[in-house]
Amino acid sequence: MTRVLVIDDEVPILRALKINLTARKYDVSTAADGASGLAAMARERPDVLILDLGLPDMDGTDVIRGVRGWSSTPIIVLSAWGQESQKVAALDAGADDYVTKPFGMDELLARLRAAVRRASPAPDEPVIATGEFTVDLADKRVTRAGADVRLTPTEWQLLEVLARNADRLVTQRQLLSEVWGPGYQNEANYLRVYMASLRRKLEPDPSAPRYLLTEPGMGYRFRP
Amino acid sequence: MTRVLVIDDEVPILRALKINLTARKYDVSTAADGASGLAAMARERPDVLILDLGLPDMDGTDVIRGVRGWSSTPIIVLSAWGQESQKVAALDAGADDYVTKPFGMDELLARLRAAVRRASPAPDEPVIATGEFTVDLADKRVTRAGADVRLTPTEWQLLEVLARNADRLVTQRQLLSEVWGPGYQNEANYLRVYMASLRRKLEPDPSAPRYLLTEPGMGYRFRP
DNA sequence: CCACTGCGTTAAGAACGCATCAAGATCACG
DNA sequence: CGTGATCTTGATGCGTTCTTAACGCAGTGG
Repeated sequence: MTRVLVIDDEVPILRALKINLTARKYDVSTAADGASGLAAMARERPDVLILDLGLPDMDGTDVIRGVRGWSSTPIIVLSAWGQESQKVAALDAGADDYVTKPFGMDELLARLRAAVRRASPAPDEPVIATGEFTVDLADKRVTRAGADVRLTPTEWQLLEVLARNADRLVTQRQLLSEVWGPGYQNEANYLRVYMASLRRKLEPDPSAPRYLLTEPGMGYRFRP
Repeated sequence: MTRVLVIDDEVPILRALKINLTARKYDVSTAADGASGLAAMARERPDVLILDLGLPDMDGTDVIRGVRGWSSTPIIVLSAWGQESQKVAALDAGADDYVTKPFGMDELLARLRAAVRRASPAPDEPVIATGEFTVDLADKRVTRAGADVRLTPTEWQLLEVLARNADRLVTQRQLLSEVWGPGYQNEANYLRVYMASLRRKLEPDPSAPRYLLTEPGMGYRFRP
């Protein structure tokens, strides 16, 4: 399901968007100001961002630049009628499109479809390499000794979270919540089962892991 | 120098665009109706097309479709104020952007820059070849053993998405969303039916696919 | 020295995903 | 308006993956 993040401080617009987009099978989350919007972008990695330029705490173009610094997620800007220069600045800051308020829902939906369609050739994501194997986030592919390693979906999700946080300690709660969902934070068993499976497929000596490390009592760490 | 083709039947607009764009170092050519516009597209292969929807001889969306049939050149549409449904139709037909008349030249220039920038990441439309068949993205044609393979529209769309992401895992969500639309992301059945059909037409041994691979639980991958 | 806790390992049934087939609905075309 | 192609939808069988529970082991603290 396509995930959309809406950053807007006007409650009626937020509600209207949420209702209409949800009805069209989009997965909608919201933020009411620029700061929490940027945080939500990093946390949720939506497929599209809909951004109102008139935010209380930040200039809209700064939000765009904040996002463009690390992500090429399509951005559709909402702006009040007549603010020509603002729109131009937004587009030049890296926005993909804009819609003038008041806008028709059909138009927004069409632009949304167009933005998602254009973005589909996925942006570049890094390849993380260890002495034993490599993890290609974009291709969703793991290679070891020249050959692809077959991972099950759950195995891959787990490895992906660890790889995206390479060298950082990832807590059990975070892993469980990101791979299985927020309701599974006590099922530490799952982690053991799947870490064992990953080690069996990736570590030279699964019983003495060199790359997928356990931090007792805390969580796990991926050391490339 | 960026080449722009303007298709518009209103002389004042045509003149204004020509002057302004030329001053900005664009290489501008013009056409006054849909038919000669399509001819000019094929002949001159501009980098961007600016298209007025209100042409005397053809419906604007038909012009767009005529172009999209063989080219992914960015299209910016000009339309009169208030013609919501027309804009939506234009965007869905494959237009990249639109500007409402009367428009400010600054705005048009910003959208022009944005369109060119988006397109610049090499819209390479190569011919992708495997040991068994070749896929020509530009001609929308698949050849196997020297002969054209007849694909239905849906089959082609599916193959095209996979081919554009060659070697990359494409998730079911992405495939469903790009081929059938954002509302179909749970209809994984469609994928199975059409992948089976593609394999029947393209794979030497459809039950042991070599090029159209299944990644269980995740999606599909096209390996040229 | 012994219970307790957290981690790794294994195994088995349940649940799920995929391929395939077939038939009804719908569309495009003459 | 009829016909053939294409798309949608449901059902079936099979293999894989997930979930769950049990057990062993090491470290820790009583």
